[in-house]
Amino acid sequence: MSTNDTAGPPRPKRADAVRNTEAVLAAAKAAFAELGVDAPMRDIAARAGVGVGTIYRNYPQRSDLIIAVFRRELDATAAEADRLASEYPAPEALRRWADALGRFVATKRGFASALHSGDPAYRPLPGLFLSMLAPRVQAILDAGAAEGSLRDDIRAEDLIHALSRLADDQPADPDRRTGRMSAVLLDGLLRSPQGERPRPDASNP
Amino acid sequence: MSTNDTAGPPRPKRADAVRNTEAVLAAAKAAFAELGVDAPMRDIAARAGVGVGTIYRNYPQRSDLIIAVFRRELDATAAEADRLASEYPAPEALRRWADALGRFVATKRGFASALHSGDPAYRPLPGLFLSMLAPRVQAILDAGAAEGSLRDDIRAEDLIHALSRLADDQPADPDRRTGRMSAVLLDGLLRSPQGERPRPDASNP
DNA sequence: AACTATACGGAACGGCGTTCCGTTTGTCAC
DNA sequence: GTGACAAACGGAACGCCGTTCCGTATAGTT
Repeated sequence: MSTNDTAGPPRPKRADAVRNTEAVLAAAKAAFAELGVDAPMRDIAARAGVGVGTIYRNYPQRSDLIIAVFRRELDATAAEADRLASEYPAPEALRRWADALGRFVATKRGFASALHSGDPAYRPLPGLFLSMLAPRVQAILDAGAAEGSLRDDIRAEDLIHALSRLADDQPADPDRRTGRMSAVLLDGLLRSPQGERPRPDASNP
Repeated sequence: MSTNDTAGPPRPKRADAVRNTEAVLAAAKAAFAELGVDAPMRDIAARAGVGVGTIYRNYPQRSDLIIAVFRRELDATAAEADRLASEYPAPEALRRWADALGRFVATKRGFASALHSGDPAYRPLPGLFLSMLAPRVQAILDAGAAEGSLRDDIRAEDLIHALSRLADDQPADPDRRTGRMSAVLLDGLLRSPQGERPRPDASNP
């Protein structure tokens, strides 16, 4: 190895640029954890010992920075879906995965709000989020539908949307109440063993 | 009637002040409908033909303005809970009320986001929202629990929180998908007629 | 050592919420 | 009608923010 071990034509990146990119990433991670994903750019820049211009050069969109910070954990959450799907029957796999998603969202203050905000600064987020998670979750849903343990009229995208909304709760959440509501939602997805969901009454004027 | 037909000591309000208060309310209603509850103050002021200072004098907190605009409809939604509770068995009453809440939230762009944002500008909102709705919904839940048709371990506050989160969806929502997820959540609240919720499997390593 | 593409920092711009105060105006006493 | 005063007004001003832009500094090369 001498000059360039990945691509051919373009110049290798400057050493200071690489250092700064890493510093920004670390600073953003800290700022996001402390202040949420809408932490002020100037704050992140100061933590990284860098001007704001430097952040924007490496991460032209705010969402690029968010994605860079969380990609690793997002990948893990996605992989978890596959792992659970192979180890548990669909309903239990889904329950456990919902827990994992809940933990992810709950520790990323403001992430879910950004996800659902519609704010143009966060536009690419929902698409990426769903594209990483939905296929794996859909597989669980399909398996459950095939064996009759889960209803078959709910799409993974909508379920993930709903779960991430329910999980995005304010600070400490002492009683794990958000987890409870996610569990209730998942109960609503179950089919009883007889193959029909319970509907004790059906008044309909 | 001559000087003052409501209270004794203080001066009656000036006529222009009354006019302006009404104009601001109407302008805010229009702006909220068009731009969401975070519509710029200057925009609202301009619509009302008024300076921003005038808005802040009548509504010192942004949340005061929001409450003033939506109070009537919020009252109606709360009253609807009582009406439905007296007309339908608990599960159906709950379903119908969730629909009503969904319609309320869906037509108030940004209202639910504000409700759950944690932003200090909206701090009083959640308390008021819950204090108006929770008691009536709790009555339905209690009735359902008493007759065994609903599970008894979910509090109205948490349910309302969850429903308002699920209902807050982006623009047109062509397929009524948010309504679907709310329905799934409510299904999860049901107890089957035998008095036990279905739990087809219970793997637990 | 000189050169140049690359990257840097932070001033500058526009938009926002909110505050503040000099000015206007409704109301009442006369 | 006229004057005076409290009430209310409007919008400039302040501080915070995201984002852009460009003169300056420098890593890497020759």
